[in-house]
Amino acid sequence: MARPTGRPIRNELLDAARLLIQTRGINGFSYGSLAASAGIKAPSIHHHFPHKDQLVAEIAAQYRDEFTDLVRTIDATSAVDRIIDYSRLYAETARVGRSCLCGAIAAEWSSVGEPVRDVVDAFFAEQVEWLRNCVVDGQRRGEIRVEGVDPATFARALFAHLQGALLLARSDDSFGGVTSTTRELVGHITGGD
Amino acid sequence: MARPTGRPIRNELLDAARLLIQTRGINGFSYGSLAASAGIKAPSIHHHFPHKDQLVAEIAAQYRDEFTDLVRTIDATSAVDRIIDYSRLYAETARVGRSCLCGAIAAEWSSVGEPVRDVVDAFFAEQVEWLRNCVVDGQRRGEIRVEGVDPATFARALFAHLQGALLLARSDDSFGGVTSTTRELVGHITGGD
DNA sequence: GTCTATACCAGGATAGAC
DNA sequence: GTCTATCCTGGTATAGAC
Repeated sequence: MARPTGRPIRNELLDAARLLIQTRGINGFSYGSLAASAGIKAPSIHHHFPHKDQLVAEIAAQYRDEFTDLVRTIDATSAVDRIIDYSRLYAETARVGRSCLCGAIAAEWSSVGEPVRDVVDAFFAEQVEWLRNCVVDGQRRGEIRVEGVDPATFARALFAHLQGALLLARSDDSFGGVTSTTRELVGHITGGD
Repeated sequence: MARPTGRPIRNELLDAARLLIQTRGINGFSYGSLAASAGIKAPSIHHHFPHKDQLVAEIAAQYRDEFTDLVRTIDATSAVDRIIDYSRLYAETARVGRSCLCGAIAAEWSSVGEPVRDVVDAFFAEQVEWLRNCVVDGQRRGEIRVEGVDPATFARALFAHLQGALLLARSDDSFGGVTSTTRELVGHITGGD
């Protein structure tokens, strides 16, 4: 593949490697395959990223930052709408045939080192916490029932559901309906007590 | 590792390989690692399973059969109780530090051949269908609301949630609470219309 | 910053002795 | 049915020329 000019090759490599991990998994991508996508020879990659695990750690950190920025753009007033908008981020990921980068890493947990694991752990915790805050806010606003709804547990269930949906979308295209299943789950906790 | 006598080495290999896949992933296990767990040399495995993909296909088929048998033992009268009991199968899997075999394969979809994919596809479809039947039955029995609950969508959401929970359990032990999140989701669709 | 050449190891697979 | 020896391939990594 030809290499577009004007853009640091380092960023090019980070993006190409991320795509490979999100489509083939941690062990399914190699310096060889990355070299092929980036239009460079495999040993040249070592000049930018001496060790594979450093490359993966940097990709994970960048993914976490960029996803956080994406989530920050969600500005609906309604808490329920914010949750639906959040699910759209996953629907879009599934639509373009990618998995969640951190989900992919979690699936091959034993293949990564501590630095990578720490980033993924933090990412998961942040996402669940963001969802929990949505639920709490929805309860405060009267959109979501207070009785019978535990914000922390429901947030974990929602997040697990999104991760699972992305996992299943790999084998079943029809699972792209992440937003519809999210609506199904959230629809049942709305309304007054 | 020493090899217990009296049991066909073939079954021994199938079990050891399944454990390896469920803990290290498809690409994380090799004939070498399997040989080490089974107390045999790597080339000897080829006598029982000439090609790795055949071995994986057989493991997947066996897993599907055994899981189906397990699900068949769920005999609670209440549909909600059956769903909770079903979630316990996943909770137990997480507890012993394993992932769902088919979930692990889905995560490394590009690393397996068509025969394996067909088995995993069938497994997922069967499980979602089983859950859907539970929801429909619950509605018929008056346990689960009819209005606003789409059995197919809710079943897919439930199943995705279970798969996601198992995925997340790999990085976060506290995610073992698969049953509590299942209760949280199912609790909101119960009661009359 | 990228290349060629190369070292080294691991994985899957086969041949043939025992 | 299991072993040793061996082949081939691919993956990570380094050295050193350009």
